[in-house]
Amino acid sequence: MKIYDSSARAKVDFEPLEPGKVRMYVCGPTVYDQIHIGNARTFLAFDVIRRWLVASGYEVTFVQNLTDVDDKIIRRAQEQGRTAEEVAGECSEAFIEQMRRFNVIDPDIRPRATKEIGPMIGMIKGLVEGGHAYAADNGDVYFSVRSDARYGHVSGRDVDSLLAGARIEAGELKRDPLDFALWKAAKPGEPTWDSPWGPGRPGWHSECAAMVHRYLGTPIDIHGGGSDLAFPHHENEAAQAECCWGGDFANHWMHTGMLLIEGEKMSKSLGNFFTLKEVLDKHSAAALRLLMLQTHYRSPLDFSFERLQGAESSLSRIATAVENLRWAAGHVPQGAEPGAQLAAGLVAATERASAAFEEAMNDDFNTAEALAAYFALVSEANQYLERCEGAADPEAATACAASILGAFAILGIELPVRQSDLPLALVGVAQGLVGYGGDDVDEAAQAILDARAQARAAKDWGRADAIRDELTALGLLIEDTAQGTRIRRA
RNA sequence: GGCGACGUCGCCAAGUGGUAAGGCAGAGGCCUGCAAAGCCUUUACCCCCAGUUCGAAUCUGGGCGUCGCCUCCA
Repeated sequence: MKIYDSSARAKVDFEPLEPGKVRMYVCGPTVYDQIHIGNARTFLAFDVIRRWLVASGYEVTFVQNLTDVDDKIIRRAQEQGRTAEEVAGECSEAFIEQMRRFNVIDPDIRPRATKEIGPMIGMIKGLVEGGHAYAADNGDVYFSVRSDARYGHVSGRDVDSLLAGARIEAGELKRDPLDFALWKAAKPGEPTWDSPWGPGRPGWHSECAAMVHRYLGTPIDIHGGGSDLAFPHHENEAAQAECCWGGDFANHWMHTGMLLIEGEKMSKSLGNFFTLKEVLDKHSAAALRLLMLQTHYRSPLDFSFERLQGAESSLSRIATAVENLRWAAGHVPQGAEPGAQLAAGLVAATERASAAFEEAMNDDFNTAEALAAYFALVSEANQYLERCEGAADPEAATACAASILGAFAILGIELPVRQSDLPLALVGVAQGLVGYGGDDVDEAAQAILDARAQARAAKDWGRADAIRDELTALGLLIEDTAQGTRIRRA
């Protein structure tokens, strides 16, 4: 398996530090609002990466934090006249709910920054004692970037070139413009915790470093996040961890491309965002996942509702193919002899798709190419159903359908395969339509189909269509296929 | 200004040396009583220029354009 290590700026062979086990950490959201679909894109990418690692036989420990203390939360709370704790708690629950709706698997451990203050203080203390950090007169504690010879290796920057953009904000007491806050002295109205430097709260970069160390131990195999976190967040996390505990912080860094709206980065500060909730209120999680996974995770992804609609169409096509395969497998006409050569072709196509899928996923999680392999299989399956003239090989068709479902399941995409069971209301319709007297749904369906078949045989198209219209009103379709007529959910 | 990425069919997008996957949309046709589902056909000199090479979308140089990071951001 190859992965792209954004710190090494190259695809590398992935070997876990401990054979068979993968420890990964992905920076979670700052909980001050609903997350937007840009955030969701990153979490989706790592969800799929995790699923593939698991499918490949690795034992994965996945940790994702919740940043529940931060300037933005405090500001939002003040705006709404509530406590920061209330805002963070509510947004945390909303985040978890939306991620589950998006079919993202819960992390194994989801630490909250506010519950990890002790370990953070411990780490900062270690840095101060080691000469990598210093307390200012106002109670702030800063990390001394110049004390870290490796600073810059995560994001590929050179310390001197960073100077141009660095500055000291009013009220900060840094010795060097490059330094960053590990601990922020308390200001009025803010949540605070006691520390050796007085009351205050941790800086963002310190939270993740401490949580990674506590729950996974350093170095970890994979540290992930959006590409906008590479600098300064990840750089600063790594600097602290490496100066505090020595060695590497993360063996590999992985960064996702940004989600764009009309060519521009979606972000709350630009105001051009859609929340995950509002998108999932209108579209399926499967469609949004498909849309996103049709672009490689490292590339920028241009989002639009037109594309999302297109993804819905794609899903429907694939789901229909699965339904058709299953239907054909279960409805081979009496005495029909499935063509062995055609069936062998379908089996071979299924194996080809499966192998291509695996190869693409192993090449830095190339979901776009992996999906293409299965779109190709759908096309071959449809051709098979066309050519087998009603006599499908049940085994080959079933295996093909299972392979398609399985591949999409690995990507966390639940295909909208319509249920084959028919609604009870069919009995009532049969009573009204053909005077059916029993109470069995399948019998009722058969009675309706028989009546329609009679009407069609008599070329009474009006009656045949009236019967179909009755079922359409129930959300059912009558379709005439090579294997016969069927009723299914629309 | 510094660093990085990208520019492939109407839209999206894979493909990093051997004459261009796939999805969506459009057009025509087939099947069908009509539908539905599906099948077939159909549109790419891979931003421009120059170079390396037997051969480049893929490598090198230049140009034009777009985006990201450098400040909170997934």
